[in-house]
Amino acid sequence: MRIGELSRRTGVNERLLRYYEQQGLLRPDRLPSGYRVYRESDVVTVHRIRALLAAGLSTAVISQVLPCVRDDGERLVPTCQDLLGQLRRERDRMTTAIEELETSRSLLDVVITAGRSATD
DNA sequence: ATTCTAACA
DNA sequence: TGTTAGCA
Repeated sequence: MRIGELSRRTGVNERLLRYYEQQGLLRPDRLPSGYRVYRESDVVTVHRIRALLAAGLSTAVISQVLPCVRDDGERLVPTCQDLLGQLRRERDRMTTAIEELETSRSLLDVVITAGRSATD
């Protein structure tokens, strides 16, 4: 199928589908015309990409994760050696980001509180 | 009619 | 990301 059909079947617009390819998430074949040709499995792949993106992973990480997951019907199961370690590192990165945001929020609360007592 | 690349009020 | 231009 070409990009138009994949777009319709996944709900992801063509612009984004081309972007995913640039990020190494999709590798469609090309017709002599230059048109991208996607395989049936790409419909599933696009949905996986959406799921992984929603999980907060970067496209760089996803490009490594995609070829290393098996679909047991409902969940994505890691199949490669180092993948699990990589995912744990990503989780740690998220934890750090959350902690930094919490710090920023506390700092902001101080400002907000000061502003309230000054203007009220 | 569709897709492609490149680029920008 | 949208959108448009100019092709094939």
